Amino acid sequence: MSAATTAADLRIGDVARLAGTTPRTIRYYEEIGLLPGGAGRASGQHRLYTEADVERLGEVMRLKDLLGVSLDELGRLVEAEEARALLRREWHEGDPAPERRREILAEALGHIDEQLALVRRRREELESLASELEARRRKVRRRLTEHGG
Amino acid sequence: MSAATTAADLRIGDVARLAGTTPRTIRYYEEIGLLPGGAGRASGQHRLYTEADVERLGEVMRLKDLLGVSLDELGRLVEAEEARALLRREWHEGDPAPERRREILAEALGHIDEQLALVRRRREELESLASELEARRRKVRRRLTEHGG
DNA sequence: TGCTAATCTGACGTTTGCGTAAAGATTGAG
DNA sequence: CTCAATCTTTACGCAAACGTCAGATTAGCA
Repeated sequence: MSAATTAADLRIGDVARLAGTTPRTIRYYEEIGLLPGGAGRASGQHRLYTEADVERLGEVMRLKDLLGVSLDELGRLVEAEEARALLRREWHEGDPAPERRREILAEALGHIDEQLALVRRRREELESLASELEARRRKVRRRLTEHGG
Repeated sequence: MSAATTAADLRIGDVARLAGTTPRTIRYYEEIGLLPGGAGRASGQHRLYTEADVERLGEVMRLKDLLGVSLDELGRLVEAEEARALLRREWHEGDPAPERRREILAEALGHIDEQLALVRRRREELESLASELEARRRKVRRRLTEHGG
């Protein structure tokens, strides 16, 4: 195991650049509990991240942008990620009881469904807005070609 | 002309209720130039609106919500409405020159295209997000039924 | 070991988008 | 004309989401 894709070899500046944001934002998200604060870390130590953290941050930013929710609401929405991370950890350190697995998976499923509902509603609203705009566009174009020719 | 759909018979409270917002918001939008400030009106006089104003406010709020843009950007985006209102006014008070009509219509078309581009991009981003979430949902469900089943 | 760049914590500053309160004016009904 | 409801302007308040600055600390490297 040398080419580690899960190695903790990124620092906050790297993560910020990769995700297209700033260190301050990452610390802020950690502060409000939106991102996990690198469990074992003495005060003053540098924060260390993995590429999985970069992806997670990306997802968070994507959801924030596309759904337009507050960071507070977003916190509850992305608990699905927590569940997945939790699952992987427990899986890694000895096998979890089957009931436990079911529990975690079911929770993740619930959160995913919540996200899906929001995403689908937004998509539909955007679709109807798009068709209304297209109709208006046609009307204007007709008036342009008919009259102004 | 009695059943007027274009009569200026609404006050700020009515507009707010109809559009699902507050008087304060309407005044604020007017203050920052996002909504036109009822042209001829002495300081202290009550603001008067038409149903067209209600619809315009609705559009503004819709775009703000669905596109997630700042009120500043939104201001530039909805100049199309200005153009349409301008056109109707000039049309109403004597006929505008054909060149003038073309000019106004062309401007409106440009703004509509701008809005459409933004709306379509967002819709596509939401579509891909939706399919990613659906894929993840299927994966989780499979693991639930296979193992814990 | 010493240097330099990056990071840490803490705290205050900024912008956006309104909410809210005060004091007086306007409207429309009766 | 009176009165209640609504509106007017002015101004301060506030939460969210970071930006920014300072001073100390840490990490990596020669």
